[in-house]
Amino acid sequence: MTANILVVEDEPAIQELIAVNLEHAGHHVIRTRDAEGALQIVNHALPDLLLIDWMLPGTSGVALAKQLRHEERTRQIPIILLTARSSEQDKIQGLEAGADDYVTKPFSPRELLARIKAVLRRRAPEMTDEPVDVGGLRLEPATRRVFGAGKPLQLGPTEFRLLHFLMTHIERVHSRSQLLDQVWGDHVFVEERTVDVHIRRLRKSLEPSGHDRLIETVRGAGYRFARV
Amino acid sequence: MTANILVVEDEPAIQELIAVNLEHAGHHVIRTRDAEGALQIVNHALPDLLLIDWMLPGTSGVALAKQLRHEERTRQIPIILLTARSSEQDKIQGLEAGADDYVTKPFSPRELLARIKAVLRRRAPEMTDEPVDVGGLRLEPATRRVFGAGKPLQLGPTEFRLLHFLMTHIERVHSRSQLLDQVWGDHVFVEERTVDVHIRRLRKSLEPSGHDRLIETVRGAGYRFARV
DNA sequence: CCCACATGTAACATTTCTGTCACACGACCT
DNA sequence: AGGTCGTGTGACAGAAATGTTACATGTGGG
Repeated sequence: MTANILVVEDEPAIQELIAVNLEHAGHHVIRTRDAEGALQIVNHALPDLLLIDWMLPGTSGVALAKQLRHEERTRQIPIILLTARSSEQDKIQGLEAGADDYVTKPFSPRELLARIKAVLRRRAPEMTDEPVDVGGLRLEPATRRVFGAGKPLQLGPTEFRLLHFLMTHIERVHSRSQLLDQVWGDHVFVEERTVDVHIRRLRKSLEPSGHDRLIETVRGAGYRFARV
Repeated sequence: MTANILVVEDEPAIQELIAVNLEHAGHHVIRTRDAEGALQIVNHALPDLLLIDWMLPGTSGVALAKQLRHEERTRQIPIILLTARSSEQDKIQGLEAGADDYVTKPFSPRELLARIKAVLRRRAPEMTDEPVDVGGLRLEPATRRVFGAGKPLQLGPTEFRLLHFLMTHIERVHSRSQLLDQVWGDHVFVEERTVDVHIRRLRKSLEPSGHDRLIETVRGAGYRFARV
């Protein structure tokens, strides 16, 4: 469960602490130090969750939360407030402002991550677990198994994701770049040739059942999974 | 999705109203009027969900919730709090007490049922008190015992819950995060690596009968209980 | 208060996976 | 044929995931 999280925090040390922890948990972190920056970023691309410090230079975190709740585009983005004070009054104001949760500083990274997880779960629909059958190959996300001609095949994690993507996008040719985005993720920085190597490994893994030829090379374009 | 629901409510009229609605929806309702009664019932048989009124004679609903969260046996039972007040303050205390959700009186039956459904959905199905037999292993929730090849095995509490969950969800791969949610509970803040250690302990406990190999590691994904 | 047990973490060991290279091979063009 | 480009292939070192052990803490019972 990875997400794009916008951290609005003016104190560099705390911002860094948070970012490190969130990224360690696999989240993608975008940072800004005040409400203005937050609004600008949000207008550009909606994050999955906002982590807002209560005290900000200029517009306060609570005010920012309220404002985001008022606009249609941003109304549904979960918000977690960070507050240094533990006053009940603040908590009330925070929840009234529309925050989904709040975390009191000092907080443990674990606690922060747990809250984020809980908040995200409330809005995240489950990803598709449906098995895929193509050309005699069967891939089951739930059990994380692949069968070729009835026999189980052994794939590594990346091979599995790659095959899953290809099998759910039959016939179409995917460039290395597209595959990197879809299988590795938007933000990763790896050589395009890496895709070749994994295609090679995947083919090798599919070889025992003879299904390796289902993955076709389209010279100058990329790779494709054939129907038959 | 039907469940055993313990309703802790001192006002007879409201208790009746709730019970009628829940039963109409197919749930089995157990009733009590105070915290003491609730604890007694819980000690006898664990319900699938607790519906607790905020205001109770004697021990308050919040205190009861906290107490249940504190004990190993009852930690994972979902709790929904009923409150007559709409104060945000209550909301906060309720969430801090470990409630999964809360409903403000007066509430519509539809709303109550919706919340119950939502809370129950987070919990995996099939975790009943029925004995489970898989691959020569037998687990009896009622007696809290496990037999491997006919001989009794000795497991710790967490090992038992973990094995129970795995045995009732054969073949499927569970991420560490999912296992934490299902075996430890939603609200617990522990490291994911803790799962590994308990898997290790569980395997060791199953070793005497050779059933330790039934628990498979799926690299990059999590763990699974094999069929055979 | 002491003891046995259970639990969560840290630390270290081991295995597996990944990304890159360097080079081989084959396709395509002139 | 020769040359160029794109892809296949095998090797390898670093990174990541998991196994394993040890330890500190907490808890409940004698």
